[in-house]
Amino acid sequence: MEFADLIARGRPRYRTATAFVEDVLREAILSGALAGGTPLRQEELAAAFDVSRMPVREALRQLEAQALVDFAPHKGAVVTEISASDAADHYAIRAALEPAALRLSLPHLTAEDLARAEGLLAEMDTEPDMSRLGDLNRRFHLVLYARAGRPRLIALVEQHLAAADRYLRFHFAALGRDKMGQHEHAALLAAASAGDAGEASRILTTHIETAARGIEAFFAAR
Amino acid sequence: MEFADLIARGRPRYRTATAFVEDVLREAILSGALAGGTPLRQEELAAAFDVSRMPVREALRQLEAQALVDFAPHKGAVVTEISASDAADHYAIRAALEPAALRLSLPHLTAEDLARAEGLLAEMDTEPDMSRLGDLNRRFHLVLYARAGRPRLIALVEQHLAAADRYLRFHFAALGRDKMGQHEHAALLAAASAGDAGEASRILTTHIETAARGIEAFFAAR
DNA sequence: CTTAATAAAATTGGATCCAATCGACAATCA
DNA sequence: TGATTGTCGATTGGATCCAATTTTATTAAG
Repeated sequence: MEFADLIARGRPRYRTATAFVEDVLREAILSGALAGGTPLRQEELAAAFDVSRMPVREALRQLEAQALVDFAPHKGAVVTEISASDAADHYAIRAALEPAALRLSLPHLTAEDLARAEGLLAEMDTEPDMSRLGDLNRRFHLVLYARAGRPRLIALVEQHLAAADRYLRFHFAALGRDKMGQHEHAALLAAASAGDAGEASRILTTHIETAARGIEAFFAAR
Repeated sequence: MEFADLIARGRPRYRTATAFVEDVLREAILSGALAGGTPLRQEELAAAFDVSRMPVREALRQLEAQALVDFAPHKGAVVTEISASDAADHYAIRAALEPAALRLSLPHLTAEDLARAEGLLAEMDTEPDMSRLGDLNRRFHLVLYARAGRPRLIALVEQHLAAADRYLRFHFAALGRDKMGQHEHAALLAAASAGDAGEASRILTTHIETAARGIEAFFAAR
């Protein structure tokens, strides 16, 4: 368990132990530190987090509802497996939700929003660490959607953007670092700045479908 | 608490008490038996379900992840409020997800699927009970999406269809019983039977947006 | 009479303990 | 030899108990 060091450090920031355990576990799963199929023994986790089994159980329940772990009665929790079809599932959801969020948000984007998005794009060009790159990518997308004024929709998008991060490494391997959609990101930002919702939405759809196809190709190859 | 009678009856069907509590609470919230804003005291629920507080807590955690209750540390759980903006949020998600699911599913629909959908439509014409009507409506929609081959997408659609049921009574009040989209349902089914994905998707989008506007109008009026 | 401080009650968060269930391995029988 | 059954260990599900926090009631001061 190599995330043991993360544990002691972040501890006092949280109000409740359950929230602490939940956040660390989610991050570990989404980043790939906990691979798909890993069984999550309650007692083991409780010892690692230095809490009792109860906050672990509640955290696992919430992660189950977020489709990050599979629960079987009296069998326990297992990190959900990643697969080509699971990736296709997540990307189909993204392809449906994100253009909708963008269309709602775009008319209300401010100059500061666009500047922030541009800044994030620039950071992405020089960021070597993949996990941080995934974070920057998420934030870039979310900045563009944030003005949609639909908190549930945004929360869903955020959740599936994070889930897509589990496949980022495959995306990398399939398409290579520089091909990772920076052109599309720039074009998307340009269309958004011009206020062209139709064009922006088209680019975004293509962007997501391209990523999905890259991951599919990777799985097909191996 | 008028769902106390539901409790003892369904008890032995469930493998775990947590699943039992979770399902009954979700049904109660979605059907409106538990109104928005209702505080959910753990001990009270535990007594009503005749279990300890722990399965109640785990169930509430999962309902929180499903956005059916709001949790505040040391304050407890409250049934999430319904509102015009919340309805708009849910319907924006539906409008994004369901046409996508339909397009994926439509080419794989079988004659039996379409017959089942038609049967559900016929049942809806004569069903007086609103809660059953909501159930029939959900099943009609889901039959059309079920062949999409994207379990996560379908699960999301199912969740938000159920959430929309919380607003069904408003939809009723605003548009009246017969105007509740049976024309659109029939047209949707016809387009699906003809294999016309574009037309079916257009009708579905209109259908959802019409419902959303009806609910919005209801909230605006009162 | 209002407001601030404080003490008591109610409620949730967390820990420990016990019971129920599942998996593996061994023993028995066909 | 193979299948079935039974027992034991491991692990989770559930109950009870204690601690921490919030809220409410009370009291005192302005």
